[in-house]
Amino acid sequence: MFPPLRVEPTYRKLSLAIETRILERTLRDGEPLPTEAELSTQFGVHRSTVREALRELESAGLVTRRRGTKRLVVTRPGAARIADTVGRALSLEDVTVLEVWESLHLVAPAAAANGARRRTAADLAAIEAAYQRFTEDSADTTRALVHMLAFFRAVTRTSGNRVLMLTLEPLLKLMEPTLAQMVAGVPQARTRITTAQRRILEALTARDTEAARTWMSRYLRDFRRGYELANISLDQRVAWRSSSR
Amino acid sequence: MFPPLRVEPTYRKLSLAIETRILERTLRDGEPLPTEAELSTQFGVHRSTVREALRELESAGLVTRRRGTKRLVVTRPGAARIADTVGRALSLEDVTVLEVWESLHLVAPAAAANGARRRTAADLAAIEAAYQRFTEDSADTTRALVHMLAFFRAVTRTSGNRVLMLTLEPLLKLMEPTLAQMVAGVPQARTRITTAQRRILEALTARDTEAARTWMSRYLRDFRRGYELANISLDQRVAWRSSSR
DNA sequence: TCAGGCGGATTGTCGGACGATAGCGGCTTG
DNA sequence: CAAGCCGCTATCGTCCGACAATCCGCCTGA
Repeated sequence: MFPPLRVEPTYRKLSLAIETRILERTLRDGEPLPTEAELSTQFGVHRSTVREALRELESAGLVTRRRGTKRLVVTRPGAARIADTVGRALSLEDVTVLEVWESLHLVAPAAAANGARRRTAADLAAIEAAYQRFTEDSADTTRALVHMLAFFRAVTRTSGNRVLMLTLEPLLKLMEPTLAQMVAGVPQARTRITTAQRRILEALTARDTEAARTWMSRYLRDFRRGYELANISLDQRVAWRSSSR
Repeated sequence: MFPPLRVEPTYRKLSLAIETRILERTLRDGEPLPTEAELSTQFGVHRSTVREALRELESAGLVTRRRGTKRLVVTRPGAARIADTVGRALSLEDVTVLEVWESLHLVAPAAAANGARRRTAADLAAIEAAYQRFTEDSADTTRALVHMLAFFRAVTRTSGNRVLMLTLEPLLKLMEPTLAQMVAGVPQARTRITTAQRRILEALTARDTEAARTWMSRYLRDFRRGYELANISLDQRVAWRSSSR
């Protein structure tokens, strides 16, 4: 009995070959890819085939085209790209708002606690900036949301853990629509958010691990309470609109 | 001043159109995609263009080809696909083993605690099966690893939170190589793993939230200790080999 | 030295072709 | 009548070649 041998089509072999070069840093971040014609002669395949391989890499976020430019350059798939992929997957799994909230409630307080230990002055400045922007510019729901998310990101960044940041991003994106609904529908939400954010900021400033954890946790619990007040069901599936990018 | 208008190439418009259909469930999981020729006439574009769009969707995991089959079928990007994407990204970010361990140490105990509340008999059976397999078949490091990861997945599944499962997967994949090194290099590792797994299982059986959290936490701390014993640096970057798929 | 213009290089899309093979239906055989 | 074999056709994988749009770099002139 022989194992079923897989014959990968050429375009996949190609994209894999290039991907490998990127992962092993032979092709480095920011470097331009060879032109299609060049790849085509180097690999000895037709340009159409090369282009199919390039589409795979492009979709994976390993190569991108800078705005208004022609050449593809090697890139690392950033948080936005990951959020896109994960968000789409979760949405297709019919994941509920509750599940996302739970995960956020699990990650963010721990990240804050971690951050209370490691935070630098620069971290604090970033958080404070986000906090300030929220207090000053939260009349418009959309903008308020932007600043809220920025606050989350800034706090998570203090943990110095990029895995957490990458993990957080899709959760925030998925919460965004219902969160906006909540902020728009609950009059006292803004005040409570401001308070919680200030407390978190203070805890981080004081390097108070437990306070940071507690206040972040309360902050998130407040979201949940706001959902109830605004009559938003936690059992609804998360929404996802494919970003054009 | 006008906003810089971006003209998306046809292949992107195409893939976006199809993606939208999939996300809105007009095209459902398992359904075969129309043939390339059909798409080509429906959209009024050349087949090459269609194929480029299909490569994007394929790379995103939204369509796949079942082994030895011709037609593409609509699929949901599963945990493996996500793990692949996230793992690649994290590896390119030069994320360290420490960061991954930290994240795991943050997610898994909470998942276990959650699971202690919700676990069903079937959940327990699955965990026990993984536990059994580890005790009986851990001589070979590779197989031991498989069973360890299965244990993690089974425990996380009890939380009933698919976001956690999706989050966990890349972390496990990234830990795997160093974990294997550790298990192979530390003689007493297997015993300690067995003990911890049994304690976790017991805690879940007893619906003891705190015990589940604690033991999972200890379990993971033990990993870290094992790393030290085996002289594995936590500051090394995680490895990633692109899976062929 | 810098602005502007010109030509070549590169991408996006197209028309078409052809071999390989998966899938299907019909035919044969027990 | 069921099961298995066989050949046809549809569909995919890859290729050839072409052409317009446009980005980029170079060259020229003020």
